[in-house]
Parts: sequence; structure tokens; C-alpha cells
Amino acid sequence: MANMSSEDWAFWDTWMRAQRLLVRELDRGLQRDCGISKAEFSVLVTLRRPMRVGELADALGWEKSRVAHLLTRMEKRGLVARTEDGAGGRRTGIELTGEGRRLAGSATRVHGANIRRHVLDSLTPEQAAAIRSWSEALIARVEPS
Amino acid sequence: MANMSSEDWAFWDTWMRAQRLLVRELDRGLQRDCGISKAEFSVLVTLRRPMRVGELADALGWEKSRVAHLLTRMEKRGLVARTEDGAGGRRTGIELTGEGRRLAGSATRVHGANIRRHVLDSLTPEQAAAIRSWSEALIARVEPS
DNA sequence: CCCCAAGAGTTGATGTGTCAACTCTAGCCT
DNA sequence: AGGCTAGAGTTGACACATCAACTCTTGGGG
Repeated sequence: MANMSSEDWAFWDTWMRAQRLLVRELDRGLQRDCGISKAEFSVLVTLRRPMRVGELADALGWEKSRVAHLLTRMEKRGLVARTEDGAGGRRTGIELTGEGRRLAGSATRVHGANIRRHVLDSLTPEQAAAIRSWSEALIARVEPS
Repeated sequence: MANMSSEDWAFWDTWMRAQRLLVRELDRGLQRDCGISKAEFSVLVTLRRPMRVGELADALGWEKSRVAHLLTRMEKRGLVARTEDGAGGRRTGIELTGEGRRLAGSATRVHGANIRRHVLDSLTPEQAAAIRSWSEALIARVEPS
């Protein structure tokens, strides 16, 4: 296996740099316009109906503890509510509040517009196709599920 | 400005998913084989000669406070050393220790091999070209310096 | 029936990044 | 000289992710 050439490193650095800038821009937009983080946005759009915490964690592909911590913070801010899950009285159900539902809608519009502006509008169809095929190949290789 | 279609969202989700998986793989490799994080790796390879903290922060494109916190942790582990900066006796200089220099070398080899294996070897020339041109365009647009 | 093992969720410790507030030094202005 | 301000660096508070340890409930065996 050949070592990395300096062109290889330059390519890699440029790519990762662009990635960081993009993520930073989008995060700031979401924070500035909606007051939420990207993780919170993911929860809001995934939690379209009441579900169990574990179900939400699976849908997001995150660890349970990450979800639990985040839900605690979001519950404190009134975006989600833990509910009695029937059997046994443990509060294992989770659902959006009215406020959460409202935010989910506006955040989707705002974030979508930002993605379109920062990314989609500046991609040629060939670039988009190349990126899509690379992404799918990597996911298939790393996550053979 | 048109809204995001569901194909747009699917494209975006796939891309970000691949990106997260890739970063996670590389981070784990660096942690497992060298015991350092990606941020620490960046410091080790950037700090080839003694410099001021601010100079290091500029070279990395990071905030000063992030660098200060990270240096504190790395100093505690013996990878870098703060030095008297001459004038005034404040310790504003920073340099690698012998241990840090040794780690920088081996980590560069290990990390480079991982990048080649996970990324470069699985990119077609068209994909690489598309990613490079997109990255350069985004950097130029967001960071017009 | 009682105990206990498995599953679901939570919690605490630690590492990390960001923002704002702070300290220290040096240089300038009067 | 005395004081003010700008720049450099640090620190503290908080948000977040991960890991391991913990609690609570349920559903079996004995």
C-alpha cells in the first residue's frame, strides 16, 4: 500500500475543510433562525408521532444515552414531553409538544432553504451524481446491515 | 427559491450519513492505534516548530480558547510544553515534547494509511474531481479571505 | 410463589467545543 | 510619570457525545 503523497494530503485537507465550513454554516443558521441544534432538529423531524425512547434512538441510529440526555434538555425547554407509557407507570413514551410541532415545521423550512442555498444550488448534476454514488458505496461498505 | 423535494432530502441525508460514518471510522482508528483524537493529531502535525499560541490557532483556523483548552489537556499528558516566551515571563510559547514528536510521526503514518484505505482507494477519478471542485468552490464562497 | 436475569431508560463522569468574561502585558497619549 | 487601551492568553459556564454503572420492570424457571 503506497503512502499518502502531498497531493493526497492536500486533497484530503481541502475536502475536510469544506465539510467543516459547511456544517458550521448550517449549524449557525439553525441556531440563529430557530434556536436549536442540528441534533435537536433531527429529533423534531423524526418524532412525528409518539414513540418509545428506544424506537426513536433506533430511527436516528443513535445511542440510547445520547437520546436520553438530549430529551432531558428538550423536555426542560418544552419541546417534547415524556408520557406515562401505560403498563407500570414508567415514563418511557415520548412525544412532541405543540411548541415542538410548531418548531419542527418552521425549522424544516429554514434548514431546507439553507441547504439549498449552500449546497444544492452550487452543485452541477455531475457533481451531485458523483457524490451520491460515493456516499452510497461508503455506506454499503461500512454499514453492511 | 424552490423548496427541498424529497429527493433533495434523501440526497442530503445520504451524503451526511456517509460523511459521519467516514469521520467516525477515521477517529476510531486514530484513537485505537495512537491514543489521540483528530484534533490532537492536527496540533501534532501543525506544531513542527515552536510557536506562539495565537500563531498555532491561526494555522489551524480554530478559536484561541479551543486551542488553549486542548493544549492544557495535551500538556498534562506530556505531548506539548508551554515555554517562557522571553519578554515578561508569561508562558505564551508552545512546542512539542520528544514524546509529542515521536507520536506525530507514527500517527501521520497510521492515519495516512487509514485515509488511503477508507477513502482514496475507493474513489473513482470522476468522484475525486467532483469532490475537489465542490470543496474548492465552497471554501472560496464561505471563506473569501 | 419467589428470585433473578434480561431489557429499557436513566444517570454520572469525562472529554471536547463555544461563548463570554477575565487577567496580564505592553505601548501610547497627555 | 500616570493611566488607558489593545492584544494575547486563560478561565468558567454551559451544550453535547460517549462510556460505564445504575434502577426499574417484566417474564420466566425453580
